[in-house]
Amino acid sequence: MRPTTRDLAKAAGVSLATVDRVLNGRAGVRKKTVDAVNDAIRRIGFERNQIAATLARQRGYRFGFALPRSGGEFMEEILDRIREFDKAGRAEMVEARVIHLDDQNPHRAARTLSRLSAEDLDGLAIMAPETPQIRDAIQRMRERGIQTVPFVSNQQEDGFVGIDNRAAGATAGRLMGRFLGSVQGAIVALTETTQSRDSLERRLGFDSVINHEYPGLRILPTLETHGDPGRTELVLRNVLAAHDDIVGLYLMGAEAHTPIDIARHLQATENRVTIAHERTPSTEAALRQGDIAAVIHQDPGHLVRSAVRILRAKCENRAILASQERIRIEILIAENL
Amino acid sequence: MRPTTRDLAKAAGVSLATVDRVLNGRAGVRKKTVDAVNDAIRRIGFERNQIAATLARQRGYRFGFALPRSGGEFMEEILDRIREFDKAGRAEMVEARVIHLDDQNPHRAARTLSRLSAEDLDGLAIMAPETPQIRDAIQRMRERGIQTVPFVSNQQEDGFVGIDNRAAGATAGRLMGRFLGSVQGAIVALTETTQSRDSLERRLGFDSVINHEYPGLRILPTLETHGDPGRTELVLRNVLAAHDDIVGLYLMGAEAHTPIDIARHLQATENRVTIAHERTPSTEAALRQGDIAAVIHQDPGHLVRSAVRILRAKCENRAILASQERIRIEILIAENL
DNA sequence: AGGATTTTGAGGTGCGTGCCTCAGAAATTT
DNA sequence: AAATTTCTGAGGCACGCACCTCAAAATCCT
Repeated sequence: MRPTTRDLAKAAGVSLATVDRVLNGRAGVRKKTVDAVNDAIRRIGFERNQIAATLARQRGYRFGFALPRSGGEFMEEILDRIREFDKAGRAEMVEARVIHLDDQNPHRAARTLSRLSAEDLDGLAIMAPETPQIRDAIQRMRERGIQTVPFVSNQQEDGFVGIDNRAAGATAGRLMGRFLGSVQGAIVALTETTQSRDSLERRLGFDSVINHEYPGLRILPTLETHGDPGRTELVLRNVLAAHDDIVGLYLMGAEAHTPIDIARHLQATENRVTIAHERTPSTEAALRQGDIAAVIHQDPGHLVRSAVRILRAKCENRAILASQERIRIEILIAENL
Repeated sequence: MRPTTRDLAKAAGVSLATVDRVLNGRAGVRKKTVDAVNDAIRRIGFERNQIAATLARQRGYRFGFALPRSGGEFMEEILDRIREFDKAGRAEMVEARVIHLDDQNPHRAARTLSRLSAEDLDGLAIMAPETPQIRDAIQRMRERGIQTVPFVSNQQEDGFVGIDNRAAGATAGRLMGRFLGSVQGAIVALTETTQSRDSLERRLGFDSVINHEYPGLRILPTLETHGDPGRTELVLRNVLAAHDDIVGLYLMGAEAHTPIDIARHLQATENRVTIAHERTPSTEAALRQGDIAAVIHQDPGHLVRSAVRILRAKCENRAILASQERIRIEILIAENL
């Protein structure tokens, strides 16, 4: 039988009340006594029964995902997974909800965050740009006792939930190189905005592989769509007209829907190797039809569950299983969808 | 607040005792009453609080993994994940242990299974060949009230935990074709034994892609190693001597360690495309060194956790999140390790 | 209708922990 | 030494459910 708090109290030579005070970090216990309890914990191998603990706490866990209001297909996938998790989690007394942040106005986003209280939230996974206001708001949330973890969009902290975008870019680069084989020519790189750290890092990784290992390939300057179909069509038309040796397309942004549609319409993918990011209905269909060769993906379900596990571990002051929380850079082709 | 059994009793117009009888499938309740309770469950949206239930049950969950005693590096990975899970699961009152099966003697394996009692096991994930004895033993286990799920090695049931090996073979085939580009020639396919369903299916998938879409490539008859280094070296030497146009190697078995070592020693991988299965220390090192081009992988941690989730859902008579339980066919290259 | 049988209700206990109160003990200060 | 202040112990209630007992009610059979 596993040792209980009762056993622990006996082993430490203190009462249940004191054990409770130490375990839950309440004030008013002499250091000597705290040490004695911690000693006993190690000695008898006590481990708090989380099942009983959550039941007794009355209140399970309530986690939030702070996400930009506007999102494309990939964001929809994430939202679906959050809802799915919330539904399945109710039996285990964990809830997950979405908190929309204004992605145009960091100031308002920060205010939204600062309104969150520890009363109705135990932890928050945050996808937001790194402005000073937001950084401050997050810091204050922490001080209020809300656990946080950066989500998908890179905040370069450790404990970040998401893929290493540099490695993802390198993966795309390697596939591009191998798929092209001995073919030589130019590669178009397209993204929504070069301002985002994600795009930057992907491009860095992509470049490092292509430039070092495939001297017959050269990557053109990154084109920006700003999420606008008109502009996407314009820049694609221009680049196709300007270069007659384009052999590959690298769609770096998270929202490949529009670029794929337009590229197909312009017949830009024919006889070229196209690689995109994130599995969505659009990229999946394009893979099946052979319009694109591969998709670099991060599993949204895994992202969501991982974020929750990390937040929960923080709440319970536990360690996490690092191996389980490393988000894989997945390579998808038509055959392993 | 979520409805409790008390609310359910009131809504159904019965007592707590009857609610308990219905919820836990105990005998001695009229069909009419059972229906009334189930009706009320749907009406008020009752959902059993699993936290409280497991606590009250006293005994958490005890799951087992029935695995062959002899295993290579990939099996070691799985064992590590099981141990890891067991350690982390204790706080949630779930245990996981390994039950070794004699893989040479199905009769003894069946006996091992038949000795397991529902007293000390709630569910079992089984990796075993499909012999009549074992099939019977599994059937009897089920009748004794132990939940089961086929594990990794294909038992072609639904609810099977593992990848679709035909698709995995097709994935390998597509990568082989794309990586070779316009290169033409012969491909060596190597496995431990062609008797295993896994190998068969992988070969089928591999063939279907290569034969239909890469007419310049031809796949040689599958070579068998029987797990023996000497034999591996022999068949590899022979095939290399017999054909001067070998451009690719497909290592279909789960144990790529020996084949990779020997292929490297024979310089068989140089200027050829090699694809193997399962990430292990060996295949990982070979990827980094460029000896092999890609690894088709299934995540052992995911396999273990998925098996446990499925078994648990069966124990609790719940539905599972299918999306979460589909084991992905992962493609690994040096850049996304 | 009567007895035998099946079905239901009322109530209790316990799981391991969180959280609360209050009195008494121990350490510290005056 | 007395008066504070700081720690500690004993105890109880609660969480939502499983599991148990025993008697009462409903249904069945002859």
